[in-house]
Amino acid sequence: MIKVRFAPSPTGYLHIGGARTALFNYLFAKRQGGKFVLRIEDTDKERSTKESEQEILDSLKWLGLDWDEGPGKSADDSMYYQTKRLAVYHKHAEKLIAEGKAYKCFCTKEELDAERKKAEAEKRAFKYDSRCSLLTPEQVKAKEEAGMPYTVRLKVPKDGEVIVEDMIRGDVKTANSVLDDMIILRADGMPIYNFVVVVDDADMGITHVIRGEDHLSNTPKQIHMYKALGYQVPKFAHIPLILGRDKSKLSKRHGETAVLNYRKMGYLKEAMVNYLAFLGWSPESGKDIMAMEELIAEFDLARVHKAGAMFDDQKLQWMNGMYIRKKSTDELTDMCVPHLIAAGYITEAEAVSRREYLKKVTAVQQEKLKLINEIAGLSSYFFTEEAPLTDDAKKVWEKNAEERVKTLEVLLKIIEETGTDDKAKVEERVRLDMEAAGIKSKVYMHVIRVAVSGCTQGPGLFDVIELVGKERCIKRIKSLLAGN
RNA sequence: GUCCCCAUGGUCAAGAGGUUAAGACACCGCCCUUUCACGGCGGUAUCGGGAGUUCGAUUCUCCCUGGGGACGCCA
Repeated sequence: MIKVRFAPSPTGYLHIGGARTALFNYLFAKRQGGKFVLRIEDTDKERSTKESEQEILDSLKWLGLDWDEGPGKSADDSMYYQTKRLAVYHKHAEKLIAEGKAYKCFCTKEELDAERKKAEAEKRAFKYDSRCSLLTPEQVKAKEEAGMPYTVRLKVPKDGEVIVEDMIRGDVKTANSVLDDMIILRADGMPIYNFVVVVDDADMGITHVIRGEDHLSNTPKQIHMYKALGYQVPKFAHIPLILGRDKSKLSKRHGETAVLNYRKMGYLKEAMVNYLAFLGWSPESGKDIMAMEELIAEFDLARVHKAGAMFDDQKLQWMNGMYIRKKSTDELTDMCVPHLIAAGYITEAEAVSRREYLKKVTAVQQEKLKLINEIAGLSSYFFTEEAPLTDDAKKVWEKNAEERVKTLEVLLKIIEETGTDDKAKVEERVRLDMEAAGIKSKVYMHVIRVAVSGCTQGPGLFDVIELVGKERCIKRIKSLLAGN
């Protein structure tokens, strides 16, 4: 049984890169009929928070990346929180010490920091010299009895090499001589990532470790860990990093990286998933718009790229527009309403009482939207009494100085007589009467649009007239005529 | 600095020794159209450099260059 996991540390929100890693794990698991596990790596007690954890869970749920095992999936969650498994790690550490595969190190943080600094100044790589592994049992005992704090380090071979067999990168060889004896237990007894990740992955029966390329250089150490513990080494797949505009690892300084904020900005989860899947992977079919089900059906680690991929929100926006167009009017209205409320155009109560009207507005704007939150800006004149002319609209108004008064007079008469509810009828009369008045369509269409909406662009003109309504149309036309 | 990874248009990318080097986004035209958007058609633009291997390299090897990542008692 294939089993993969996503193992975030709850020290912040779920960012784009993490979401993409989770997605690849999810797609691989589903494609292979395996299981997707969520594990919370909270051994950094300084920075871990419950709020971060909740945000990560919410983010994954929003994207539809539900886990088969993990928090909330069984009566006993303790397996999926590392701080709840401390006893397990200690037992493993003790066993390693007893077997002579690990040892207690009494070097202090200060000593090591000083050495690291010195090495840096001398422009050479710092590597712990394993001196505490040379301590005799008596010396260790004496130091312990003296109450000296210690960390526990894993003994790593000094010669030979480790090979990471990576499903994406092939065999990656590392000389053991560049590795040092890594700390597995801190002085306060808390275990270190490189240790717990191995213990947990082994205990959970993780078969494939799919993670960002930034972990590739940790992998040789982890392989030594697996071997020391007597575990089978899983398969690894290191996926390329997501890059910012300057080609460095995507981070806050490149802009918004919190997944949940993309929802706030008006992105659809379908677009997010689709776009993220295409960062570092492409389907053999060559399709570009793919729903989750299709992604699962086609996902293949062998087709994952090696090079990092730049995050480009232009394409994401295009995709978002495509998915917005696929939404039903009801669903889209649900998504637009909060933005209209936030803009102050409607109240919570009106969101319900004026539902039909809101659906009509949404329907006529559907094909224009790239982001949900654009709904307010594009629809302002449907919710305000006045519709002052934009700069572009003023130009149109001025450009048609000859015909504008006549146009509006004809329009006013039509609306006063037929109202605005029957848009087909309004359109028919506008065409007939304008022609009779000798005004060309290029002219009256633009003038009318500017008059009733204040804008030069928007939905179909007769849709706009219908939704603005008789009363406001007349008011806006008269006000323009008066100002002229 | 040391180790590791990577290298096709502006971006995402297809490509597996012989191709007119796909496609998508973006951009520019044209068409459709009352505007915008959608859609359609067309266009601009890519194999980092140098050695090999080969009849033939974008594709294989090496070097260089460039970019990135990792070097914590963070994860």
